[in-house]
Amino acid sequence: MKNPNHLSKPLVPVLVGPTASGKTSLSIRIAKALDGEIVSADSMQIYQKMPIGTAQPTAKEKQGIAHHMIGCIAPDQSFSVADYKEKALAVIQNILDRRKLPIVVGGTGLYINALTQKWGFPEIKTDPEVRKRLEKNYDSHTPEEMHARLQRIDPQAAEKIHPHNKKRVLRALEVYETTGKTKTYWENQVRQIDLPYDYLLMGIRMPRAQLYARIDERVDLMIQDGLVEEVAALLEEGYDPSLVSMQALGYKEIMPYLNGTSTLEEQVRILKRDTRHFAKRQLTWFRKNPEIHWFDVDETVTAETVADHMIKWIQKYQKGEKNGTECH
RNA sequence: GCCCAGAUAGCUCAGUCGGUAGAGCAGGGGACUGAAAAUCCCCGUGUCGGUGGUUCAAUUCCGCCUCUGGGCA
Repeated sequence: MKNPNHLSKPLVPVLVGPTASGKTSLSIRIAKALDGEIVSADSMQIYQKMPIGTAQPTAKEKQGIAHHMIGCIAPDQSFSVADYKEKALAVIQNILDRRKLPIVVGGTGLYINALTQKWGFPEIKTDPEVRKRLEKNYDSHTPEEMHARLQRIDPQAAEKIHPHNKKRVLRALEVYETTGKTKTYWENQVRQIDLPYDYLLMGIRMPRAQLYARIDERVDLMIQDGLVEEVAALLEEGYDPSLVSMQALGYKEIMPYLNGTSTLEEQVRILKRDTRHFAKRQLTWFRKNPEIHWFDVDETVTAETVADHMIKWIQKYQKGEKNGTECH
């Protein structure tokens, strides 16, 4: 055997797919069948007070299945992939210790990677002072000048980052300013952290037109369910529109309506469009991951059928594991 | 029925003083390690409504036809 330890690791199913592809209901079916608990991998469902816009599963939808990493951070609290990995790893371990099956479900590609790659996140505290200073600095220079500066410091990172990508350029500079080492250095440094589990990546795939129709439908439902009121309540509570949580789909789009600078109809149109664009970006992200096993869904296939396929697939690997079959 | 204005990319429209055309939006592809539902990059051939005529050459000028707006009856 290439890797004897590998055989003793528990198997964690990971379900991915674009927004509105039906991950939630599928995951709950799977959890019920396999005595599982859900670990969300979603950068926006993590926030509190935003259940409608981020499409958090309702108590009724959950059907008694335990869900984690949902609604646990205040909208004005800072949160990052590093925080996510740390917390999610602890949650997964806890579920395993209780002899239950953790099922990771989500659409945030970066978070999925954090849980399936050997990425480590060294102690690099985000210094708000440094970030503020760099941001000021950025605005008084051209993007090209700032990129040239990064080029001098960390040529490898500069090569990967487009000069106009302000966030990326600033982050790379920030890493150097706060630690004295480059971003590239850190990434090479912490690549070898082993995961305490094996994972099985499953993706939901459906015809683009169908996905887009589902997105439109879902946005209309969110409005019906009170998205506008949810956004208004957050603003009334004093949450600043510039907060990361407020950049979520549904919030930044509804605000112009609440300000009176646009109509609801127009903002709903924009929200649908932005959500389609987002789904496309998610697809790009997942498509390049060769480890994902895709399950095709269309109008003729029921959720029950797909869930059954996935459950069988997981069981096959659980058995296979005992026989030493290779999986991730 | 008459008059006027349109008819060009999926949509809204620009344009060619006659040499077969381009923006926005929509859409598509891609990047991604501490803000990731964010941020950023790339991609525009379509009987220029139909048909006759003028011309070396018509989507562009002229005639007729069809359709769509608006006006007058």
